[in-house]
Amino acid sequence: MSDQTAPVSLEEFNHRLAEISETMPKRLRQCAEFVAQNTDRIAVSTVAELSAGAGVQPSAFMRFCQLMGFAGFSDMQRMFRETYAQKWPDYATRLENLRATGDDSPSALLAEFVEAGRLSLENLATTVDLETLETAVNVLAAAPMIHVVGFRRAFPVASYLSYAFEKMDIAAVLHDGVGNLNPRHAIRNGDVVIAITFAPYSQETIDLAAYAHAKGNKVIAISDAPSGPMRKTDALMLSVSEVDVGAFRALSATISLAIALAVSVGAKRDKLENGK
Amino acid sequence: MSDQTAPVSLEEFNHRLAEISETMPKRLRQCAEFVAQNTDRIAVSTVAELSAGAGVQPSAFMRFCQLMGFAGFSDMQRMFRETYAQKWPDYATRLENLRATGDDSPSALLAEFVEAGRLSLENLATTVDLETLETAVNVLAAAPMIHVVGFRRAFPVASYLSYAFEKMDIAAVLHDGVGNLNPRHAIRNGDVVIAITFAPYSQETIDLAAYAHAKGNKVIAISDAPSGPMRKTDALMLSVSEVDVGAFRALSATISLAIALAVSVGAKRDKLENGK
DNA sequence: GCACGAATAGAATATTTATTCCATTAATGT
DNA sequence: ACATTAATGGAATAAATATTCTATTCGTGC
Repeated sequence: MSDQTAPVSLEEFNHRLAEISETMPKRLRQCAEFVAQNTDRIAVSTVAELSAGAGVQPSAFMRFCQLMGFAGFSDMQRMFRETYAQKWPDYATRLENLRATGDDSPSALLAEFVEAGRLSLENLATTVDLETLETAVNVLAAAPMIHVVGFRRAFPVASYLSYAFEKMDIAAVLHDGVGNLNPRHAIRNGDVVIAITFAPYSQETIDLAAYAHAKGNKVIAISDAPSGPMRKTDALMLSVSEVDVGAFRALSATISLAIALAVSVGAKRDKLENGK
Repeated sequence: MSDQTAPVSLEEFNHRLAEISETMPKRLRQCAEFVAQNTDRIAVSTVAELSAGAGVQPSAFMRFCQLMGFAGFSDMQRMFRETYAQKWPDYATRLENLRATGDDSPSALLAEFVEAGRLSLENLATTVDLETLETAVNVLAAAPMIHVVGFRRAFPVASYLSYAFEKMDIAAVLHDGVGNLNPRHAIRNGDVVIAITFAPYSQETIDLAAYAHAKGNKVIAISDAPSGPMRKTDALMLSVSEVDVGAFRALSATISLAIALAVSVGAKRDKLENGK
């Protein structure tokens, strides 16, 4: 059997995994991928659980372990159990450790952003206007084309929305301002605009929303306060408040809202099509 | 049998342990003491190992588990394994239920994304490699120019990083692929590349990273598994695993890591300048 | 010192979990 | 298209591990 010396550390393990996963047959590669993504579970799971997670038979997982250079699963698991102790502390403890390392050290900052993100998410869950969200989904599901606009801080959200729509084969355009071409005339009857902007609100976004509104198109706004300048465009307003860390925000809540919106639209469209 | 409700969290467990260990007979107290000191080993050890560690017979350890309110050792171990694994297995079944009941209402989906985001953030806090993060910050703080690249799902992260750098007056270029211009020759000596990519890894990102590496530039990778294709570029690897909701991810953890990285670099630069 | 109940050790058993084996299927080269 | 080899799935087997049971020991009150 391939008794290359078995990896004895996580680094060696990962290295070897990367090295050979290229040349593995299908099922074995499934194992490799699942393991790469769930390395932490190896220490506490059974072959049955892991192989199920990877979508293969236990025997396939077994062969994977051997290809990695171990005698079998137990042998591989032993390695992970030995290095387990360090990763053990739970979230609360770990966060404290991160914070304790000094004020503007990277880890302290990360801790802040993680905590801010969690708070923002909790806040989102309790404050979001479900009725508006539902309406927005219906409107978007019926739209022949969706236009997404958002600049500066809102741009990542806009681009992720566009990515999600594309992945679900939904017609959507990202108005990204490249070359200042401003293709506003691409907005046709019935199209819907998703405008994303936060204080200080960027003029281009407001302008596009206003333009669409004037033409009689529906506008959905994602913003940080229900009373922003989007008010005038009569938009369906989805407001999200993010917790700041200094001058920056982590966008966790906004992106979560956006992706939930997109996936809901996809689900709704499926339903409409199958219903016909 | 003593069927007090079994502890379901670490806090409850510790509480109960403190409560009853006073009144235990000798051997059982040995168990209690050993467990208090080695709580982290419970998830990855056998009764035989633990009882040997405590200096008692397996059957004694068994009785200890029952006194703690569990049905047996396996039952107790399950609790520890679950809290360690971040309840991710739990989460997978929950998603299946969601799909089974056909509940893809916007509010249910949003709730899922919020929950997934929270889990991802917690996971980030407990798994991030602080040493690598610190090194990455130092490398970036010293770079004359930072190149950021990331496509498709990684693009929102890349663009947010660029936004943050710009806001802090740090020289950075976003390689966004507009017009397929591919300005790889803008990478000069000493410049650093931040490459962001997730499975399925996009070739353009890998290529740019490889190009930079070949030229002798340092590469920092943000990816979803420590073994991806970036391994070959000798990159400083920051790996983040996000919890999926169906085929989508909320990016909460990745964006949080990215922004923490950017702000840390900004802080470090300030310090360097003022130090002069 | 004796009787009684609680506590314990150790072996016996039940259960779970890993591992191997082989028939079947897919891939590869001729 | 055929032969040959590699890969796979699933059931059978082996090993490890948890759990229970019982005889024995230990401690306590009388």
